[in-house]
Formats: sequence, structure tokens, C-alpha cells
Amino acid sequence: MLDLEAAASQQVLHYMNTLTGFTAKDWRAIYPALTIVSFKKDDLLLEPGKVCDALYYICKGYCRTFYNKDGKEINTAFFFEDDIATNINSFARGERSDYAIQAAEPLTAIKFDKQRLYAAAAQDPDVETLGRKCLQSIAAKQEQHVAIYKLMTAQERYAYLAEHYPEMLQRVSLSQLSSYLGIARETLSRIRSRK
Amino acid sequence: MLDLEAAASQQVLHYMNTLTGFTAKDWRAIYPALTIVSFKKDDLLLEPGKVCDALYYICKGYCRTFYNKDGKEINTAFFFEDDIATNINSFARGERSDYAIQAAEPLTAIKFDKQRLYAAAAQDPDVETLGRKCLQSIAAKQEQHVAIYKLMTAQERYAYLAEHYPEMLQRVSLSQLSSYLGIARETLSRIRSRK
DNA sequence: ACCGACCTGTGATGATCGTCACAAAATGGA
DNA sequence: TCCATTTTGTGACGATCATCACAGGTCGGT
Repeated sequence: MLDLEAAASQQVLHYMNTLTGFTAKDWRAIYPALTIVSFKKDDLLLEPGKVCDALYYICKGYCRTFYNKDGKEINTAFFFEDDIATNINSFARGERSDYAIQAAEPLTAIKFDKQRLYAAAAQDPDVETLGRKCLQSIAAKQEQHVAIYKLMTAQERYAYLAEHYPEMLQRVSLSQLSSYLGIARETLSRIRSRK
Repeated sequence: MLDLEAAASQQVLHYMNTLTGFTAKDWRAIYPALTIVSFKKDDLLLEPGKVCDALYYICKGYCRTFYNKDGKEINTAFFFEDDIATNINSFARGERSDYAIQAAEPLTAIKFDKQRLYAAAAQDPDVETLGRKCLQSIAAKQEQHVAIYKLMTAQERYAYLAEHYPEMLQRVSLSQLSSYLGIARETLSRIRSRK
């Protein structure tokens, strides 16, 4: 168990280092905000209607965010290893989430507790910088996602994923992918079969 | 001209205050990064292919971001008074922009120069916090935009804009709006005429 | 008031996609 | 291995939307 924690710590530390230079002091400041958490498949990291009070750094497994639209689940994102999963709106403004975050596989993550993270940021500017860079990469990812959505047809979007995120096609089922691409399951099946 | 500058300064100061508590010290730190800039209608705030080296706080007028897809312009966002217009991807990572930012009306804005902004942030943590909050609100806006895109039909999206951003329908022409909503100009015209 | 450029409305037509229905295939326990 | 559950493929059909074409309308400038 300690081995697991050590490995996860190494992983998140490496991630934070890629975002901003991270010293021992910074690690000491942020360390109290972190805990290792595990979820079984289908467990919810965030329930719709609740306020999001944490960021989750994904160590192993993946999760999805989905809305419930007239009884149907619409996926809006998938988070894999080395991604940060959260509801920014809810986290930042304290509003209730209107979607769920759910483990799509058995999941190991590092939880960044909001209260303690803010405390760490107040005390150490580098933590604030880390937060900004983290948001930056989330915003950049979203910007790109909106773009492919507006610029491409369903078929082109699928090809784009195949090119840029091939691991997503491997790990996410066709049914789950279809709503992410904004098309019906049957349509995605047909797109995939042509050529 | 000094009056104009004073008014614009007041405006941006008020905006920054809504994001984070802003003291005289913070103002002194960030002030050197700011300049007032004006654009004529159709002037480019950011040319496609260039690196984005500034944030623009919109004082008066509005601008749009658009991709060029096979010779057609696809609008992805509109920025009005009290919005921040920029290409986050390009600004943060120094990559070349693959879209343009263009004044859609005569435009007055406050330009936040990237280099000087970073210098200010290094010297004053509150500027860093301002940057984070600014990114937060951009990311939140984008998240919402993706959602309405995935959850709604063309007609519902139009109704959503009418409800939540009525001023956008007033100021943006039908032709410009249609690509923003992801539909053909003709379709939007028909949607608007039914009921 | 006039002209030209641009924006908006509208019809006809075909392509794409969603929906419903069901069959086939894969998956995961007992 | 076998069965139940879930996932995926496929056909038929209708709805929605893109495209092309053109007519009417609006607006600014001279």
C-alpha cells in the first residue's frame, strides 16, 4: 500500500513539474491538500446536483463526464492517466454541477481538496501558478474541442480522434463515444464500417 | 483623449475588482502592462498564423473569432464589452493561432501585453491570481458552450441564445450567427421565422 | 434619390443523420 | 461451458439540414 502511494506521489509530482518548476518547498505546501482515492467502475467522483470541491489527477484508469438529457446520457469528456478531472464551473463558483463524473474503469486518482489547495496557494505563489497552468491546459483542451466540433462533420471528427487520440478509440466503447461525437450510436457504427 | 483613457482605466479596474480584490499596489504592478488600443471595423486583433502576445479587455464595441474552413468563415466566439478576447492556446504555449480575432464594430480595448503581464505576475501574486480567475471564467464559458452544443438542437441553441444572450442576437448579424450556431445561414433564417 | 454592395427570405432538391426494430456478436459471471 | 446482459451491426423510413438559385430588402455613400 505504501508502494502504491509512493508511485502515485511520484506520478503527480512529475505532472506538476511539467506544468511549472516545482521545488521541495512547493511540495511541502501542496502535500496536505492531496489524498489518494480509489473508485470502482461506475462509482461517481461527482454527483450531479452537488458542488465540486476537488480536482482529481488521474493515476490509473479513466473516467467520463456526462449530462442526463431526457433520460439519455450524453458524454462530454473523457479523462485518462495524467489528466485533471473536475467541474471548473462548480469548483470555481461553488455552483451545483449539472453533470456527473463517473469512473469508467477501476480508478486510482489523487484528490486535490479545494479548501486545502486554496490555503496552500495563499501561502505559496507557485501553487497559484500551478493552478493557473492547470486551468490553462483545461481551457486550451476545451477550445480545441469546440473547434473540431464546429469545423468538422461527424466522419471527420471520428477521423480526428483516430489520428490524435487513438487510445481513446481503444478504451472507450462505441456507445459511449457516439454521444461524445454528437451522433447516434448507429451512425457511428456505420461511419466506422465504411472504409 | 485623457478622458477616454481615464474612463477606460476605470472600466478595466472595476472589471479586475470583480475578479479579485485589487489594491493600489496591484494596480501599480499591472499598470505598465496595459495600453489603450483602437481598431476600425474589420481590423484584426490577431492574424491567423501569428502568435498571440496579448489579452484584450473589450471597453467598447465587439469582436469575433473565426476559422477559415475551405474559404468559408466559421465564427467560434463573440466578445463584447467587459469580455477578455484572446487565443489561450497561442498565448499560453506560444503556438501560432489557427484563427483570427477581428473587430466587428469600431473597437476600444485595453491590451494586456504578455511579457509585461508575466513580469507583473512574478512581482505581485495578486496579478497571478487575477490571471487564474480570468482563465477560470474563460474555461467556464467554454465548458458551457460545448454543453449547449452537444445537448441541444439548432432550434434549441437559438432559443438558448435568445434567453441568455439577447444582446448577441441584437448586435450580431444572422449570417455571422449561423456559423456560430453550427448551421447554414438559410436554416437560421427559417428557424427564426417559424413561430 | 439613386446606386451598388451586402444581408435576408424562400423554394426545390438531395444528403445526412436520427429513430425504431431486431439480429448478431461479445462479454462476464456462476 | 452456458446463460444473461451488454454491446454492436444493419435495414427501413422519416426528419432535419445543406446546398443551390434567386428574389426582395436594407444600408451607406455620392
